[in-house]
Order: sequence, then C-alpha cells, then structure tokens
Amino acid sequence: MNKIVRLDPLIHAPNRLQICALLNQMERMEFQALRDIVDVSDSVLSKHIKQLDDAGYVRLIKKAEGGRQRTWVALTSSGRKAFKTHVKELKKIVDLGN
Amino acid sequence: MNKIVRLDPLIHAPNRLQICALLNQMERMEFQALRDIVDVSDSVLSKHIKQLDDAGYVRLIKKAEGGRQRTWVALTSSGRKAFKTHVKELKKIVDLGN
DNA sequence: ATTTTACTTTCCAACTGAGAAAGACAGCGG
DNA sequence: CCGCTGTCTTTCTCAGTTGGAAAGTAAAAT
Repeated sequence: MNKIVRLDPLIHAPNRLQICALLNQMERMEFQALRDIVDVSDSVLSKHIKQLDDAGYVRLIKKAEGGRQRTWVALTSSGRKAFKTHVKELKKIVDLGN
Repeated sequence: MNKIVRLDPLIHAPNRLQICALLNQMERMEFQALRDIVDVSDSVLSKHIKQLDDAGYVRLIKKAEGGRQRTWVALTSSGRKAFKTHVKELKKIVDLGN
C-alpha cells in the first residue's frame, strides 16, 4: 500500500511550520522579529531559513537601512503554495471525522 | 521571550499524527489495519504505539478472537484530550490570518 | 512437535535539530 | 586606516528520532 499522508517535512518541523505560517500572513518579516517570535537562537533561525531558501520556499532581502544591515524574509510563491498544500494535507488528516 | 508554540512532539510526528487522527475518529482500530493505512512495517507501528502507550495516550486491547490474536488500539481520554489540544495548537499556528 | 500468525524488541544506520563558538562582512568612531 | 559593533552565517558537535531488518516471544493450528 502507498503512503496516503504526504506532509512536507521541510514545512512540518515545528519551528519551520511557525516560520512559514508567520510569513504566510505577514508577507515579509525581519530576521530578528522572526527569531524573537519563534524564540530560537540566531544560528538556528539562520539554518532553518537556509533550508527554506534552498528549497526555494523563501526569499531573503538584505537591505542596508539606516546604516545597519537588515534581512527580510518572505515566502516565494512556490513557498506559499507549498505551505497551503501542507496545511490542506494537515487538515485532511486531522479534520477527518470532525 | 518564551516559546509560544507548544506542539506535542509525541503527536506531531507525521505517522503518529495520522495514528492519533485515525483513532480519534474511529474509536478503536486493529493493529494490522492501522499498519496498512499508515503504511509502515510492523516494527515501526509497534514502536509508535508503544510510545503513545507509554505516554498514556492509547490503550492496547488484546483479544484472542476466532483463534488468532488481535490487538486493538484505542485512544485513552487523556490521549484524546492531548490530540485535541495539539490540533487546536496547530490551528492556532496555521490558521492565523485566514 | 513444528509451523504459522501476530506482534515486540533489538540492532543499526541515517537523518534532524539544537546551541555554542567561530567566521564573514559592512559601516562607524576615532 | 583600524578595530569595534551589529547582523547574520557556518562549522562543530552532540543528543535524540525514525525507520527497516532481523531476531525474539507467545499462543494457536496442524
């Protein structure tokens, strides 16, 4: 028999799920805001974002604003689509019988 | 800052999420049916169920029915509660802004 | 007594995810 | 021009998870 469940492991991990969900509603966020909300260390956030970036799910926008460097993170359309699909899949699993 | 997200890792893992979701709708299921739907090996299902059992989330009912042993698995009320809480938490993350 | 059914447990190999620490790099202050 | 600071990024290391195969267990059928 074939797997019915097709959760995207890149999105499913709790921290990345939250990252994607935040970006899905907010369009884009600063690295530091994301780090504070998700409550992880710089290195951890950086690595999660890199994974999402490598998959083409997010885009990093680096601006030198008012002297200091700021990194903004945004879902790409592919990332948004993957997130929506993942959520649909989650609901399929979880809402069955609700 | 404190973690806002509180997903239960015991439930969040894809296979166990599906196991819990199935049990949440079906009240109880046979080991083999569960194994076929979740599409894992005997050993893997056995281990997942053991983890849920150790946490008090499921109960194992072993019946010798028509000669052959059958193991039924059912959520306990604690497991049902934990699942509902987990789902609520998931929705909190994922549905924000929907 | 041996085989079969139905799991359970052990063994192992692969993969993940986390933080600390070290790096990289741009801009500022002196 | 140089080192310091802020803002990430990368490396190192380690602990925990997951999965399948194989071996183990127990009861029932042959």
